[in-house]
Amino acid sequence: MPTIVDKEEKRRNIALSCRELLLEHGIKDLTISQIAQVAGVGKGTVYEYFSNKEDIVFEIISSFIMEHEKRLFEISEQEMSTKEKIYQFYFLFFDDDMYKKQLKIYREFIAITMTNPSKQMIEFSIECNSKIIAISGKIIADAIQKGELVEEAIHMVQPLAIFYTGLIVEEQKSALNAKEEITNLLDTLFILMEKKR
Amino acid sequence: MPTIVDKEEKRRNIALSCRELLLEHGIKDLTISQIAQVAGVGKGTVYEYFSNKEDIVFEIISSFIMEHEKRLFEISEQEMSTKEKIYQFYFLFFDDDMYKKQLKIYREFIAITMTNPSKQMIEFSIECNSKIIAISGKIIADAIQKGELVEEAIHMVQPLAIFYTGLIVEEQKSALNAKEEITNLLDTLFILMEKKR
Amino acid sequence: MPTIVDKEEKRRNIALSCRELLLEHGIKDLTISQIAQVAGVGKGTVYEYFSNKEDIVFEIISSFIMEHEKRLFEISEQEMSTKEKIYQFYFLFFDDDMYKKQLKIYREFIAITMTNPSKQMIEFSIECNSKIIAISGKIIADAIQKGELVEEAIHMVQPLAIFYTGLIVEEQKSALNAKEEITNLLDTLFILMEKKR
Amino acid sequence: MPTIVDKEEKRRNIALSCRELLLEHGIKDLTISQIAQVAGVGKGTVYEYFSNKEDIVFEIISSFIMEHEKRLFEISEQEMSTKEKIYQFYFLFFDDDMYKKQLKIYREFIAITMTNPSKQMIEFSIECNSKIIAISGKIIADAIQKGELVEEAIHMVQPLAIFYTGLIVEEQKSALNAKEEITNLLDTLFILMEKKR
DNA sequence: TATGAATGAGCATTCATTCAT
DNA sequence: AATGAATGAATGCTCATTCAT
Repeated sequence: MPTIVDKEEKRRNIALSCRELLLEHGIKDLTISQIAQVAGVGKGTVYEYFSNKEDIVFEIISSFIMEHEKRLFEISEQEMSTKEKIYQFYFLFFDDDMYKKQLKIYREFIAITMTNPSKQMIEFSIECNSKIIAISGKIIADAIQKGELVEEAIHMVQPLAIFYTGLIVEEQKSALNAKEEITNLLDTLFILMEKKR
Repeated sequence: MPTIVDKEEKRRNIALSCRELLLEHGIKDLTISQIAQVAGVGKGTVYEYFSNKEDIVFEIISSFIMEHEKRLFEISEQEMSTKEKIYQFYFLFFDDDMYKKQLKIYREFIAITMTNPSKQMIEFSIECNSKIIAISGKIIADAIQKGELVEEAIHMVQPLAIFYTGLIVEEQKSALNAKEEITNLLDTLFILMEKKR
Repeated sequence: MPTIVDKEEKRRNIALSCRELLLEHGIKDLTISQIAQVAGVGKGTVYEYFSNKEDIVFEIISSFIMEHEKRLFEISEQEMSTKEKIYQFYFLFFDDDMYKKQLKIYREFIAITMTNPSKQMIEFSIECNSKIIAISGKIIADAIQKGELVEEAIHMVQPLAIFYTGLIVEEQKSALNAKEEITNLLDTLFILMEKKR
Repeated sequence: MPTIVDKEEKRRNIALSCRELLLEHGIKDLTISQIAQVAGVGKGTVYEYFSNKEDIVFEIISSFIMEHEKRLFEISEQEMSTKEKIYQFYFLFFDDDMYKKQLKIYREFIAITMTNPSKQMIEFSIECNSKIIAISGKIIADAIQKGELVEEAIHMVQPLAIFYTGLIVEEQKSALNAKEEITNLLDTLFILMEKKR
């Protein structure tokens, strides 16, 4: 009786075993050969579980995003002021050194999506964004309900997400400091958006 | 004695003759051979006036940026309400079909800068941004002085530029409509920033 | 499971199939395309077995050297007078028309090593020399032991090898005849080195 | 009345002004543009005085050789033992740090001659050698006449020149020390060649 | 006599993907 | 199910030399 392997699990295992590899080499310099070697399988086998290189890179980045999302959610659930939550929310990617490498990969992913926009990539990218928007939207909506922010604040959720993308892109140029920019924007917005009582 | 050519002018001419070529092929698929052919010179001649492929691509994109900047400046000088100016300012790149192709090239340029951040590229990129910020900053500053906007509005100039970058990146995904996003953001900001009298 | 090939053997086969090609074109004008075509494989395949062009050229030259070395060794083992052996030993490369082409390639190799001295090349070059020295050293040592040559003769082994290199370089200028020069040197040395009884 | 320039003199001046340039860059990386610039003339002008790049490089190397030759001649004329003279003669190129750079250029010249043996180059190369042989021949001949060396010694002059070329080639590999090799060879030869009285 | 603008040939190398076994 | 051997397209850049002025 042949060993029945759980396709889904093996797929995940291969991807997981290559997280560090991706962080080290970046997307472009990651080769299928390396992946196969680190995962301890043949190159052909990789293609049994992933349709192409993009596919496996997605899987790995996806695992980063999921982690990130989880942390973001935790922030949104913590006991702290709305203001505090929002600052922490947007700081997360830039504050924690641990995420610096992941951000670098994510930035590379954005760049690739910009020049080779496969349907697959775009969908994945949209999905990532939606999650960010959902969580930050929740925080803002709560604040509005509590009467801490004016109702118009809800319209800032999507712009903030777009700003966030812009920040990821521009931050690399070192002409600006991400955390300062976030602070500047949020400080200003709070002055404008806080409900006068 | 040989004819002395105006190096600066010939450089510009070669670049100008390749604008369409760049718009058609994009940065990556533009070859030096094509450039030389279209410019009507030898490949070696191209390298007399440009140090490498990047250099000539910069020059062409630069000519796009300068035009764009000029249009932006014209908008800032027009006789119209501050609000109108700002909307037109941010619409420009997305409103006019003529700029769609240029935007595509600029997006590709951003993507390349993200993955191969040569000093040259980054500086060029920062310079482009500065110009946008300078002009939009002027519009906002005027509005504040006229008492149309609250003083905090000036802190929104840089965030708006970053938002703009984000918009250029995200717009391509077709999950959002750039003009709608701009409208949404500006509408909301104006409600928040307009001085109550 | 795919066919497992003997990497070492295939490597040798590719190199062997290109011996004539190298002799015809020389190192500089040998292209990877030609190699792949003559070897009957794709260009990429060549790079599966060799890390770069240098690598394959080494392999081929190495095969020439090994042959040469073998012949030299045979000479050293033959039944003939020490004098005869030594003359034949140094004549070999210049005497046999068959080796003319190989010498030309080897000369080109030396020239390349002189201007682009990669560690790899230098080591290979040193190794080649060592072999020559080992064999000729053996012949001389035997002659000394038999009392045919004075003891000082052993110190001539290394100088003779250096002289040999010089001869390979100078011979090409056609201002001198390699065999005559060898005869001249050896004749003189034998007069000086032969043990007076 | 137009300025009559001494063609020969201007030619020499251009060459002389580029000695340092050649020592710094080496033959291959020396460009006509650099030469023209350093000499303070136009590129076309360089070709008025030299037929090609080889030609000017010859001229410069020639000036090095002439200097070297002069030093060698001085050694041959000095008041010292024949033995001493010969050691100094062969040491000169390797002993003096000042000549290290020149030797490097000369080595490069040899390498180029080996792969692109233009008639011009070969002739020049032969000429260089002749000079060395003439001077060393003189020293040896004198010694023979004085009865210091056996008559056969005269046959070692040409071999020594070839050995010298070999040494220049091999020395670079750093597998041997030029001065040690010279000492070894000369020591041995003197034992063999000195006239027993 | 002096000049400098114009030229153009030529080649190594990588790696995702396939498919025969 | 697993594998790994084979593949091949595609492009920037240099610099000696010429010759019109």
